[in-house]
Amino acid sequence: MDVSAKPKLDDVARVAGVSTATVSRCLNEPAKVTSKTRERVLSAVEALGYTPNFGGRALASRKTHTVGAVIPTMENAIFARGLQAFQEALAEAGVNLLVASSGYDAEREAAQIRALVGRGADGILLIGTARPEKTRAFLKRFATPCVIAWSIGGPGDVYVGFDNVAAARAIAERVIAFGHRRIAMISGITAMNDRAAGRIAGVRAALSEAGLSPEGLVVEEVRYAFDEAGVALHRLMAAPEPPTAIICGNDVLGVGAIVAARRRGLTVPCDLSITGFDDIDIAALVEPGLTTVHVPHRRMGLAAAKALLDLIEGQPQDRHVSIETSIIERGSLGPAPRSSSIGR
Amino acid sequence: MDVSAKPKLDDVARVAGVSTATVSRCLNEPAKVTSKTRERVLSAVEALGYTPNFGGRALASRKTHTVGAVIPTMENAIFARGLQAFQEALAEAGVNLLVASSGYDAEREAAQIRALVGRGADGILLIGTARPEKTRAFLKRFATPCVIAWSIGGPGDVYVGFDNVAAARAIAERVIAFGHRRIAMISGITAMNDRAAGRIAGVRAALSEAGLSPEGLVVEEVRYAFDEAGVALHRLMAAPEPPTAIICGNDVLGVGAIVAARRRGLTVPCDLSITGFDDIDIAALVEPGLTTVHVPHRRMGLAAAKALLDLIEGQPQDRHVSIETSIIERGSLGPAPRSSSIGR
DNA sequence: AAATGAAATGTAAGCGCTTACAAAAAATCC
DNA sequence: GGATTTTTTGTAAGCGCTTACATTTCATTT
Repeated sequence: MDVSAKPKLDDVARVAGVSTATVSRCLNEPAKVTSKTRERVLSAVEALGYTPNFGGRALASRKTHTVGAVIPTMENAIFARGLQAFQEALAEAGVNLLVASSGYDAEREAAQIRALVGRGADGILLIGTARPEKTRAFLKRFATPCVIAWSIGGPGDVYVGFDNVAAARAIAERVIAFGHRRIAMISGITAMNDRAAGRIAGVRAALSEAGLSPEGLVVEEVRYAFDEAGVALHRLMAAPEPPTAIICGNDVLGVGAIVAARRRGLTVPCDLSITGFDDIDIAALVEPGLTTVHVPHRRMGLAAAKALLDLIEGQPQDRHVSIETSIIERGSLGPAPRSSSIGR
Repeated sequence: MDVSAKPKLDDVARVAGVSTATVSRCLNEPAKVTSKTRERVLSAVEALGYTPNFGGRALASRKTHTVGAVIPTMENAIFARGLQAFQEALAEAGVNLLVASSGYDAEREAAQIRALVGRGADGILLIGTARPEKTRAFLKRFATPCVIAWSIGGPGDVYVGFDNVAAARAIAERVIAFGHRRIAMISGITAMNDRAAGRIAGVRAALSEAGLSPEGLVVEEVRYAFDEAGVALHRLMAAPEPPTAIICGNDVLGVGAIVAARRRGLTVPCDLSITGFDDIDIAALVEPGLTTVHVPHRRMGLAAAKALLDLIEGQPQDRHVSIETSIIERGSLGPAPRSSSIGR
């Protein structure tokens, strides 16, 4: 026997002295096989170091026990915690996870979805709702089970998310309550990102409600990166009437802004208040701690996994899961300074 | 035509009025097909929304255009940058990446490797060298192309890594040069982690070389998490003769230690010096900046991808790539305090 | 002990694709 | 123009596995 060749089902069958069907059953539905033959087969499997070939199995059974997730980016920790929980819950159910990233690009997202479907993903996790009709149509056409996370989806969608508008509005209200009137935003890029857009809308809504002009809100759109936040902060503070509070679209931007403010000689929150969104690890590590919106990413990831698995099984379920967020006060948000001459 | 069913190669062939072989060639080796028929085929593909079935393809071609990576953890950023680069380089070559995590557990690593091989991964990336003989044997037996990263492997291995011992020794020498004599370490858990073990060995070597007792080095082994570093720091500083410098096994521990020190009322580096390892994002964000070993993760990831792809193609290549590290001074390492009464 | 039914096992037909080989068509040469 | 080479396309045999169905085995009943 050629030891270097991968053993196949046939080989196992021959060694165990049974048919291929029996070996297959032994591996997939052990109950349908006598304990005696099962033993023989399993020891043959062990002896040969047999590992079933995924392609063959997928082809024959039309099941891959694999789901895919297309996330915008792996570059920072935004999606890490939620995805980790998602993966853990899937693993529990014996399902594998394939992760792909789109770079916030609609074409790439579509391509990745196609690839995942081609790989036979039994279901797919997508982030947010912003995608072209074409992509939606593709998903619908092949009836691919699909769960949307991180956002509240439409009535036709299955989603496990949170209300970005309401959460942003809540933290903006908090900022306003601290007496801030000149408020600016450092946001993620809103193209193909409904979360970023929703958070801006939420802040505008809070301003409007407080009798402040929502159009007056200066928004810097940048990539989610520490240094980009710094550049944006410098631009904002160079204005003739710089803001006294900056609401950041997420914690990467928030932490970047805090660091940049400090390097600019500003004291947070005395001179300038800064808030974030997500409550990832580093929000608690910077000095001062970042006041932010806590998103229970793990809970969301677990719920998303459950929803997707149920959907694949065709079981009845909650098609709409809304996750509550909360505000964590850490110190980067404080009262508006009396004099507003800073930065002039 | 049933629109809900996934179109197959046959369907495309029928619509385009050619044979299945032509369609297949069109997709895989477009050069071998007239531009005229290629056009016809591609428009049929487009019209049907055809996506090749991965299982079928893998089965027939015995190639999956997929490689796997088993990394110890996805929970923190340690492997993120390198893996991202690895993935990008693979994508360039049209190869997909499957990521699995082992949680620093030998059994889980072995299981993940088997799963990846079963899925037909054309090759595998592993982190470090610490694994049982059984796992090695499995890899060797099925001649799975395999590259080791993050460490210097054995002569029989193909690796793209750096010398953890030398790098740790270098930064320890730097610490000693600053006058520190009471030095402690907060290390990752060394079981199944040759990088962590190597870094301790490097520090011991530097101590020894400087005429200090390597056995005297107090090492706290903890998981790579911010708060674990804090707990370890408190334990270290509670000793009758607390260290004046703490060398941390990586930046997660280093940053955690800086934050914990600050919360303990210690000024870094005046009261206590702290160093890290890796040079990830947050090392530059904490106050003071973390003095650390810079590891060119991206370069390592790219080189690892190249090595693995070459290995899969069977091309001659560098089997041993050694990546140079350097020390980045940021401020968390300073001269040893004159009086050493701190913490007593 | 023969008849009956249930449980265990075997047989063989694909799953959707690639690819060696054969056949046909087009391009080149004398 | 026919012979030869080159390029393009088609035919058909698997790749390794699952599973419907057929067959065998074995326990149970009469």
